[in-house]
Order: sequence, then C-alpha cells, then structure tokens
Amino acid sequence: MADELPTRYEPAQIERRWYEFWENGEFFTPLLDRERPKFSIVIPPPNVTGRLHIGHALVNTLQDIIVRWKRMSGFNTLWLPGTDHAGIATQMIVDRELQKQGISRFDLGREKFVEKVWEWKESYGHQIIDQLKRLGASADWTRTRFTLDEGLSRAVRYVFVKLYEDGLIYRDLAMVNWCPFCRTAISDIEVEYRELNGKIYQIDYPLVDSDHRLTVATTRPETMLGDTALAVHPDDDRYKDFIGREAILPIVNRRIPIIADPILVDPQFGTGVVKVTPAHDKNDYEAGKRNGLPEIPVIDEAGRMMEAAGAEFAGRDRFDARLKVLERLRESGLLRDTKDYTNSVGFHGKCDTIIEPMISRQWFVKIEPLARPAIDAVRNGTIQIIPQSWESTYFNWMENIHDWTISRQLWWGHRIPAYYCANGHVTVAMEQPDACPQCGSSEVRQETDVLDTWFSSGLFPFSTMGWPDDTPDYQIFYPTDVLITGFDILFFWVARMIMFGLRFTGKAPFSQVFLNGLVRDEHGQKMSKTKGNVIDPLDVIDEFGADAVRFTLAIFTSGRDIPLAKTRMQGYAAFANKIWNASRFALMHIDRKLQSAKPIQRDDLKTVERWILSRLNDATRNVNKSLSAFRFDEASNTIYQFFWHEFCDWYIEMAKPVLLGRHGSPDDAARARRVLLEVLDRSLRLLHPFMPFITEEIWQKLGGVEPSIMVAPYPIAEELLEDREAARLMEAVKAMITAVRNARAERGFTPKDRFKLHVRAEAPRDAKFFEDHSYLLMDLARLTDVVVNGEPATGAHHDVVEAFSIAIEFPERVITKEQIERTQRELEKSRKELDAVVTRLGNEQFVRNAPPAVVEQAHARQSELRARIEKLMQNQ
RNA sequence: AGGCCCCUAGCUCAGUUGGUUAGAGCGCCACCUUGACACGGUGGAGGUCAGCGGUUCGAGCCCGCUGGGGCCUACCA
Repeated sequence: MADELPTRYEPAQIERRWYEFWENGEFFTPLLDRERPKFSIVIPPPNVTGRLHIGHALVNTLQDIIVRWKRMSGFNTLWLPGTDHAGIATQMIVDRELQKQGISRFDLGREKFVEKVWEWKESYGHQIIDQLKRLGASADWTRTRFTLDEGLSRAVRYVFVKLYEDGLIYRDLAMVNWCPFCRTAISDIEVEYRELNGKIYQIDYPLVDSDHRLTVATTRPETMLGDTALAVHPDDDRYKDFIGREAILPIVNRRIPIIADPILVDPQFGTGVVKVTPAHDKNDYEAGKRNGLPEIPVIDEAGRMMEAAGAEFAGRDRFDARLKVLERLRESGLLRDTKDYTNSVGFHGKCDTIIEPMISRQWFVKIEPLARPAIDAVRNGTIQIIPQSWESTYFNWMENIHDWTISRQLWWGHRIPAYYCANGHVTVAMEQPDACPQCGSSEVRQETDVLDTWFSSGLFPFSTMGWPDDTPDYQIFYPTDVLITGFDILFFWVARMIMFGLRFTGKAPFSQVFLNGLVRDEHGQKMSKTKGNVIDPLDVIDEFGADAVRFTLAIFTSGRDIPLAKTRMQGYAAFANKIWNASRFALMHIDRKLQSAKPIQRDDLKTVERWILSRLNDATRNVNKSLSAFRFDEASNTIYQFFWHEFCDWYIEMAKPVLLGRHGSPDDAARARRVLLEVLDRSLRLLHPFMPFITEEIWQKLGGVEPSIMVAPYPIAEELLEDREAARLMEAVKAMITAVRNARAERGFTPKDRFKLHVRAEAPRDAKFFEDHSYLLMDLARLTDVVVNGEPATGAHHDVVEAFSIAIEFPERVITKEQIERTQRELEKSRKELDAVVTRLGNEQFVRNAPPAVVEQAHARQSELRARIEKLMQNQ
C-alpha cells in the first residue's frame, strides 16, 4: 500500500498542494448556520506594508491551532482575516518610493498621493496574506477586510459622530507629542522612551537689578530661547528672596519673572532652579497654565527654530541650534558647567525621531467614560486575560489613562468627518453637508487631519462583520470568542477594542484574550538585524517545512517570551520525519481503509493493545485540556511524547512480532493491523491543528469518510478506553526490558548476545500474563528464554522492577568494574530512600495527617525497596 | 519611583490545588547500519531546584528577607 513512499518527508510540494485543496474546497469558510455552536476569532490585522516576520508566524500559528481544533471539534468556525492600513508606515513607504523618483508628496497633492498609495496597496498589500497561507493559516479569505474598506470606514465615521454627539470627542489646543519627521501629532503610548547618554548643562541667568545669577540645569539648552520664567520651590530658603523678581534670559535678553511652583520644582534636584519653557515641555506647559505665563513656541513642525528664537537661530535644526546656543553661552561666560548625563528621551518608534512636545490643536477622545466599563468587564470576568498576570498591567494603565490624541496630520487614513464652514462653524456628520447647518454657508471644507490607525482597528471585531448594520455575520459571529495577540499591543489595540465594543455593541468583543510573548533568540535576546539573530519564517518554512516551524513555535509558547533557534526547528522537522516513517510502516501493513474498517471490539483486544489505546486516550484528554487553557506547549509536547516515545518506541516495536508473523495467529495479526490503523488515525487527527500538512498527506492515504482531515472529528477522551490494569502490566514489561538492556550494556555485552530471563510473579493472573507475553520480552529484550516462577541458576543478575523480581542468567560471570560500582550506587540510593520512607512511616503525624493514598503508597514503596535491596545484595 | 515576571541538568524550559524516587528537548559519552526512520535505535553521565529564614507530618511549589536578571508604566530641569 505504501511502498512508493520515500523514506524522507519532503514538505515543499505537499504543503502547496494541500493548501490549494483546502482553499479551493472552501474548507475555511463557515456556513451561515444559526443552529450549530459557533466559534469566531479575528486576526490581529497585520500592516499592509508588512512582510511576515517571526512574530506574525507565532501569533497566526497559535490562532490556527485553536481554529483548526475548534473546527474539528464541531464548531461552525470563522477566522476572520484582514489587514491594517497603517497610516504612518504606509505613507512613509510610498513617500520614499516617490522620493526615489525625485517627487515629493507635496508636489502631487493630497488626492493624487492617496491614489498612489492605493495603487501601492493593490500591488503589494496582499503579500503578507500570501505569506500567511504558506504557514497554513485556515482563515476565511473570502471575508478578508481592510481597515480602509468602505464598510469599515463607514463604521469609523459612525463611531466618530456618535462619540462627538455624546461629548466624548473634542478638539482643543494642547501640548502633544509631535514627530518633526512625520510632521504629525502622535498619542502618548506611541512615544518610546530610550535611555540616552547625553549632557546636562548648567547655565547662569543674570538677575535684573543685581549682579546675582541663578544657575539652572538643562539637557535642552535650545529651548531656553522660548523660556518665559524661572521657577524655584516656595520653601527653598536659598531662593526665597528671589521670588517675584526678574531674571534676564541670556542671548535673547528678555526679562522673565522668577516664580514659585511647588509642583514643578524639586529643590533636591539639580540647582533647585528650573527654566520654564511652556511651549516645549509638558511639565512647563502645565506650570505655565498654573502661573499664567506666556507660551512662546520657538520650534516649528519640522523641528527647526522659528523666528521667535531670534534671527541668528531661525531656520536651524533644533539640535544644530543647541550647539549654537551653547557656543553663544560660552562666549558670554554663562555656561557654567557641562556634565555627562543619562536620561530617557522620547522617540517616535516608527521613524526613530526624537519627539518634540508642541502646542497644537488636535482632536481627542475623552477616554475615562469609555475606560470605566472596560475595567469592570475584566474585573467581573466578562473578559478573561490569559496569562492572568497581565490583568494588573491592564488595570494600572486603564485607571491612569489619559485622553487619546486621535488626529494625525497625515494623508493616508480615515479623514476626520468634521466640516468647517466659512464662518467657522463646525459640523460633524457621516456625510459631507451641502451647506453649513448653522449659517447656511455653502462653503464647507472637510477637516484635513486623519484618524489614528488604532481608531479603526479598535472597531475590528465588529466593523469587519458589517456593523453598524445588523448583518447575518454580525448576528452569528459577534461577539467573537477569543483574541490571540502579542502583549505589546495590549493598550494600543486590545484595550481600545474592549472600550469601543462595550460602548457600541453593548457586548464585550471577546470573552478571552490570550497574550503571547515575544519571540527571542535562543539566549533570550531580542531578534534584531544588527545582532544578526533574526529568523525569517519564510526561510525556515523552506528549510524545515511549515509543520516543523509551527510545531516549534507551539511547543515553546508558554505565556512568556519564546526562545527560538533553528536547531529546535531541525528537531521538530525530525519529528515530522518520524511521523512520516511510522506512517510508512503502518501503511505497509494496513490492509483496510478507514471507511471499510470495522469498529474495534474492545473485549477482543490483547493487553498491549488496550494499553496503547489507553495511553492515546490519556494523551487525547490532556491535549484537549491543554488547548482549552491555551497551553500550547503542554498540548504539543503531549502529542510528541505519545507519538514518538510510546507509539513508535514501544507499541510499534511490540506489534512487530505479530504483524510480521513471528508470533500469534492470523487473527491476531488482523487485530493488530486494525489497532495500528486506529492509533494512527487518532494520532493524526490529534496532531492536525499543529501540523496540518503532513497529517493531511498521510490521513488521505488512510481513506477516511470525510473529504479532509481538517473536517474530521477531533478526538475526545472516552472512558471506555481507559485501562489501568493494562497500564500496570505494560509498565512492568517495559521496565523489565529496560532492565535487561541496561544490565547487558553495563556488562559489556552487545545487543547480539542473548540470555535467559526469570520473572517472579506471585499473583496467578500476573504469572499468566507474563507467560502469554513472554514473546514481547524475548523480542524487545533479545532473550533466549523467559521462565516465569522458575528457579534461576546461581550467579544470575537479580533486580526488582515495578514490584516484580527478575533474574538474568548471563553465560559467564562477567562483572565489570562499572557493574560493581553501579550496583553499589543502586544499593546506596535504595537504602537512603528506604531510610527516608521508614522514618516517614514511623512519624505518627504523617500517618495521621497525610491522605491514605499517600500513606499506602509509602508502604508499597517500602516493601519494594526492601525486596530490591535484597536482590541487589545477591549480585555482589 | 510603582507594578509584573523570572532564577530548576552544559543550554532552553516544564513541573497542575504542597504528597513518594524533580522531568523534557537540544547538547555530551558509549554501543548498534536490528526489514518505518542514522532527521534512527539502545544504554548512560549530568541537578545542594539562586541564598537565608519561616509555616507544615511533608516545600521546587506557600510566606518573609537578601542577591541577580528581564519587562511595563510614570518621572527625570
């Protein structure tokens, strides 16, 4: 049946073939079925500009595992995919393309530029989706959404208008984080703080009407050009007398007041005197408001000094101006000191530009009323965050949340649906009004700002399902069940979806959030191009196959960071190969297809068969349980251990004597074939969510009734298959085989040397079992003979395993030094343990307080150890 | 500064509500080309569970302290 299969598993063509089969067969698309229980999940939409990196590979592998598992478990399953328009990132890419051609976006103008971006999206925007397919992602691509699609855009406008009408969106002049490179405002959480080795300067400010000088410390001397005060602490005795007087701002020669502000100034820090620049520092801005200070902006939106900074500086870049300011201070002897200084500086992560705090007019979401219900939903368990330790992070952020700056001075994105008329009236509406509703002016212009990209992705779980319309998709699949994403977007995305979802749909958008860790290299280092430790998922899929990559990602996913190395993938590629070859073996023997195979009659089964089915059943239970808890590591490891170390290492080897006709009747062989088929079939189905390609390839050869393994039922544990008695006996057989192999190796014999084994079994049923199964011992331990309850010859090697005494008759009394040492060590260990057990059993408190099962276990262990020690003594 | 997490074999990690003898993968050593597989098989070496103290009949697991590492948030003139 399978002679044509190569001895090595070659993933490449197989993967492509089956993916097409699934996609063309519409296996990823759920039915619009209201009767069957549903399972739904939305993808964290990757940026259209994205190329699949290892983080995508991880999060989408985990989603696919859950989705395939649920689908096979009978749920009407939707995995809804999509991409994010990624305002800044996408605009930057197209901008750069244009620059190569010597064009600036300003040459094109807004409309033409946006057209260009759409063109770019049409050409390259599907790249990431094609790459997700290579991974095996079983998302319903017929429902692929894009955050700038008409439907999603309508949802965005709807939400904006509603929030505005409810008084939760406002426009105001405020201090915001400004990126001079991207020339847009960004929100607080988009600012990345980095420790920077810089300098701190001490600058003298002369006083008006006095020779006295006040010294201030600053890391940003260029902002002094916009200073409008000096501040000291009101209780600081050093400076009390100066409060209310005036200083002269060096270079500019402006008179500025000396004020007292207990909030701004920490007398312990620096010199205790602070320069106040209300237009370019957040704290100074607030101090300015408190003290009624003027704001003098000196840095423009491109990060260049403005006229107000003085003719000498105007037009210079802010960092260039810093040097110039220092030079001038040095000339005038006002630069008192320069020290090395490390402080954290805010960057815009997208473009690596230092953020400039600036006062500008922006749109904001008043967030507190949205945050409150979102906090409650997690607190009362409506939404469960896994791992739970993230909850405190979530609460901490949500409880101290600041209003959200949502306007961006970009062209690519959802243009804010606010309209200004010639008379300055503002109208916020779904569609552009023909005339101003307030004054009738027909001159209405739309706001030029666009919305933060996260505003639209915050609606993703429902905007993608047709909301605000009451569509079948929305009715059937919303709310979703689980969200799987990286912890790095807990605030950016997850929190916003919860807030928007609760407010607009009245329901939590999902009931569970699984936050996966960051993929790191094998030593826990972040992957980065400069370190050269980046693993490209497409490369490793080519090298090891998608199944091996997926399995590796799954088995290293706990709740924390994931240390990844190519050598691991190699290991799991080997596992795929093992599956391949075990299946080859099975296919060589199996004579029937699943379709025509009769159900297994449990009563006919031999112990060894009951044992493997019982073990598989245990594995099945554990895999289902682990997946329910998002323990991808446990689930994958359970299958790995079962398949390789129980099914391959033991069961297949134990079935060989029967399958190859060395033992038993033709009926025995037929039954063994049936069990082999059963175990392989169940194992493949169990494994399918983790390794979809290889399992489909093999399973198709087994001839199941379903058209694909991906719609075959997922195995569930069945109590009928439990068999503890079989487990007890088979563990003993395994332990005896291992003991023989061990003794053989320790005495320097080779596997070719065969010996006679004695087994002592007191209970008649056990004795019968060992007699019946002596062929297993003979075959796997390579023995000449197995004698149950006979008298071993003198000089035999004795041992006790799993409460059974055994003795091996070696042809000569070859006792190596290693063997003697080993016996000594074994004896010592057993005696030590026996002492401990005896002590424990002698302890009244233990016997009284410990559960009876534990006490009983200790008794059993005591007698086993005694027997073992006695036997080992005979070997000396 | 506040919060969270981590320290278990050479490396990377598991270790369920405290219950015998602490596991896995990779790596290492020795033997084996045995009819599915050398991307294999068999056997083996390797751990004072970071340290100290406490609770308990019993602690890798619970509590406290100390040391080391990481992350997040806030602040840093």
